[in-house]
Amino acid sequence: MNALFTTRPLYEEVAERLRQRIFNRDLAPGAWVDESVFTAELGISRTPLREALKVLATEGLITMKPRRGAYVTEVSEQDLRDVFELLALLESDAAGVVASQKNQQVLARLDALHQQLQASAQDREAFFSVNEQFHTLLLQSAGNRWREQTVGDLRKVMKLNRHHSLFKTGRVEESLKEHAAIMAALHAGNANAATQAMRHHMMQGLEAAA
Amino acid sequence: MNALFTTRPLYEEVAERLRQRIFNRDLAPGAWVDESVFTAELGISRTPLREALKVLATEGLITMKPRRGAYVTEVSEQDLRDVFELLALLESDAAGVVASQKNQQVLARLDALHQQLQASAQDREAFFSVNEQFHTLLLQSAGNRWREQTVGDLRKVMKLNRHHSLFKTGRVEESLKEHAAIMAALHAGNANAATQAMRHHMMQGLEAAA
DNA sequence: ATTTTGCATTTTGAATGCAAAATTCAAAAT
DNA sequence: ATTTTGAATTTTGCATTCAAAATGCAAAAT
Repeated sequence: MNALFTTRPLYEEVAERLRQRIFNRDLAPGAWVDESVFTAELGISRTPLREALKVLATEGLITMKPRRGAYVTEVSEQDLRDVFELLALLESDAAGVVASQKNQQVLARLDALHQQLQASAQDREAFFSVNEQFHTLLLQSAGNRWREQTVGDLRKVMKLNRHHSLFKTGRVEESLKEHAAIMAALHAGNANAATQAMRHHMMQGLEAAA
Repeated sequence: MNALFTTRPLYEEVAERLRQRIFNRDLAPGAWVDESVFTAELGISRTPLREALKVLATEGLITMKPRRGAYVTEVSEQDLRDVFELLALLESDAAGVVASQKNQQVLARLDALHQQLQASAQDREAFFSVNEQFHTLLLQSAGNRWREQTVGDLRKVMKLNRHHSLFKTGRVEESLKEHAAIMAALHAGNANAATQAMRHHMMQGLEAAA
């Protein structure tokens, strides 16, 4: 039944599948994770499932109530704003770091993605994807694996309510301009400008507070 | 053996004890966590221990090698600097937030701790403790539970290498002055000044890069 | 009719057992 | 002497089993 070269531990596989189902809203926030249902569904025993649940709990995706079971974390709009605030802080700072580095190879790769972004202005899917690649590459280039880990975890929490009315839509044009401003600051090696440009970019994507 | 009303799940208890042993260097970085040894020592079975290990792994304290077992994470000096950089960023920003709030109750409590800090300038232990309380209260006052969680996790990683080679010592006088500057900015409601003062304070505590 | 009490069922928490993979160590071959 | 191979041991990964706690429901008492 299993793949022959199952290089990954089973609990990681299970954790990943649970993440997917949570992000797809197949498991809605507040939903109870019935152990017996999932073990039957995945054809595994409870042990790896419970290990996976504990991993997801420390990631913030699952809330465990002692003797009551595991529930998909419910995040309030305030939670989302709080998380986004941290993401903006961390990514803005990362932009400043990359600007200081003045690494031409990195800048070239960011330029390439920036151009791809412009090219895919019509295709919403592609735009989203390339945009994410851009942010990810910038983050990686800042060279702080702890920041990458932190941002990764926070993004997972954001994903819990992606379809929420927290983000503006249809601002492709503005977004491209903001990206251009970021690239300009990076090329100029101006850390402060890059930080500000990224902060501005991220904050623009957010709807005004309720 | 166990307390009669053991309200906490066992794996949490185990996780906490492992954290203590790691922070006490009883378990040195790189050390292998022999499951059978610990289950025997704690008088428990492998299941809760393994669950605890997975929690610690996502916290960054334990590194799990598939089919090889669990090891206490080894952090390089660069890792520590990276983590500290994030802590400085997050706590500085928190100071800015608190300054904007202009919450007199919070400021009064911070003032009280600041005075306690001055009073315990001779007692190294007390100074350390009060200083930590100050930073913790400031963080809580910023009112972003995700930041608290993140800072908490990062601080755990910092604790992995308590050998103070990274930090300057015997700068109680300077530290007090910096704290005073932070308080002044907070009282002035000047977010930018508070952020800068906190950043300066934290960076001063760090030795120059190798 | 409503509340309370006790039993049955469900579900979580922990322990044990079993199989597969990795390490170790010794013996044999080059 | 060095390397290689293979069996024995150790250790991890997962499944199963057992125990304890919580929930739900029904019956009895007020």
